[in-house]
Amino acid sequence: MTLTTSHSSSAPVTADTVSSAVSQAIHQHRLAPGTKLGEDELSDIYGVSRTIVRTALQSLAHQHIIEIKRNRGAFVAQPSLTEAQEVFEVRELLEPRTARSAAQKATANDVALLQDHITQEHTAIDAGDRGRALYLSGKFHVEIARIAQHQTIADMINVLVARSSLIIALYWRRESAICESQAHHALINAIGDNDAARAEELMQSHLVDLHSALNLKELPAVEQDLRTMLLGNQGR
Amino acid sequence: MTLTTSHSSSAPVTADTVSSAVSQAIHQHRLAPGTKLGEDELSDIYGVSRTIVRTALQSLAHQHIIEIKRNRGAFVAQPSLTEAQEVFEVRELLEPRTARSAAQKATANDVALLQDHITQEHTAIDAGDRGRALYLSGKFHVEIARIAQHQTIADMINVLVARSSLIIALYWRRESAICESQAHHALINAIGDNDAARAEELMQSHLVDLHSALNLKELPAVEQDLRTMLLGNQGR
DNA sequence: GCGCACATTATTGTATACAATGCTTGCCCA
DNA sequence: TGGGCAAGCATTGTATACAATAATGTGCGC
Repeated sequence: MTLTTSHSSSAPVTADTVSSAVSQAIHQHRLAPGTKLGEDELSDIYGVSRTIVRTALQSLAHQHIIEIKRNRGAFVAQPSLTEAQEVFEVRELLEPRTARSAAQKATANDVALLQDHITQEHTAIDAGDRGRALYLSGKFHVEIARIAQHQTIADMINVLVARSSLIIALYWRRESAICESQAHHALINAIGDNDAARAEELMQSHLVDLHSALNLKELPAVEQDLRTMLLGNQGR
Repeated sequence: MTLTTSHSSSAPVTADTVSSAVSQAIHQHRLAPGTKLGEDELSDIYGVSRTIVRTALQSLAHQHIIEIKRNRGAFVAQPSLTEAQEVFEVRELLEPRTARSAAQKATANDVALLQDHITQEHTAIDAGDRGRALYLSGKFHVEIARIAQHQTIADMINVLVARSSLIIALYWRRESAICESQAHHALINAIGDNDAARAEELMQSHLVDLHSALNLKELPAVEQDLRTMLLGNQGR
């Protein structure tokens, strides 16, 4: 729920600084869907004028991570059921082929980077930092697109992953366990072996798994609002 | 090359107004890749402050339609060879399936709308308004995504189509004829018949056709710059 | 005449002031 | 007591003023 200023360094605070800080906070579930992002509040936190903050917010709105309601302000997005379905459908269209391509192009160095990624993920889990683990597991997918050397898809997946994080915040089923790192591990192996077909298939089933771990049957908007109101940004 | 203010109506000019006006001008090849978009210039044209113009430009930059160089200004984007390849690869991943879905869901009314689209396209061609014809043929693809009732994909295709327009401006081969409307006509028929498999296949080959009508072998950035400089926005 | 340094100018980046909108609160009246 | 209306307040939208940067032009020295 807090927006840490994190690194103190003397680098000038740009719109991108603010934008990625907020994005990361949302991604890590430190900001719940529906939370109001006041402009004055943000400019205080980051020590810049509202001009910069507004630029950052517009950028996030373009990624569907927040929603800007005219004369009302910016709020962390609350993806609808339909939108949630759509996001995963698009991911299922883009990512398997991308994983295939990554498997074809991956170098030993790339694989090492992915391994490192998983390691960090485990570290975060052990430290009980569930938010950071979620963030890293998302970045894993972006990293694969980078290995596939496809900037356009990488950008798209970056956004889709962030949106997925919001979807998970809203629709994740309590019952379903987090068996993610297994799937990621299998993917690394396939990519390391340059086994394109297997990588594609694994990514496909991984996404289907994720998709089915969501409760996308109902949970109307009203109830969402009520819940966030009652639990005050940190429930769930 | 000119940015017409078009409709005079008394509606207030918002960032979206400016954004879509510029977007449409680019889409119609009235603004060539590389053209500088000065902030003062635009605020004069549309009678709003630079604040609004900047918001509009940021929006266009997010869509990769223009490029904002820090302290230098905004320029109509010049997609690289790699980017051009990537854009069409993504379209080939997204659009065939979307066409399939559209064929499954299309109503008689939808088909009529598509027909109307084609008619307008022909009218534009007959009137010699090549720019408008290009614009309409792009919107045709967006319309199919709308029929498929997939907002997320529709948004993506909208952007990809605009980027494609820039790619066409830079890489279109003089030799290749414009046999587009035939492909679109065939697609309408498949969709009207609710023939999902055929629609998917037709869209696939249509995109491959488009892709192969581009000269994506070479044509280095330097030459592009020089050319636009020397020919002043209307060559090619 | 050529090239480099410096002054000038034009344009973008940022902050702030003001306007407009919507929300809240408290009052009035039924 | 409860609903509705109005005034005040908080917040966002827009315009403008100022600062910083890059582009341009000028003059000097070689």
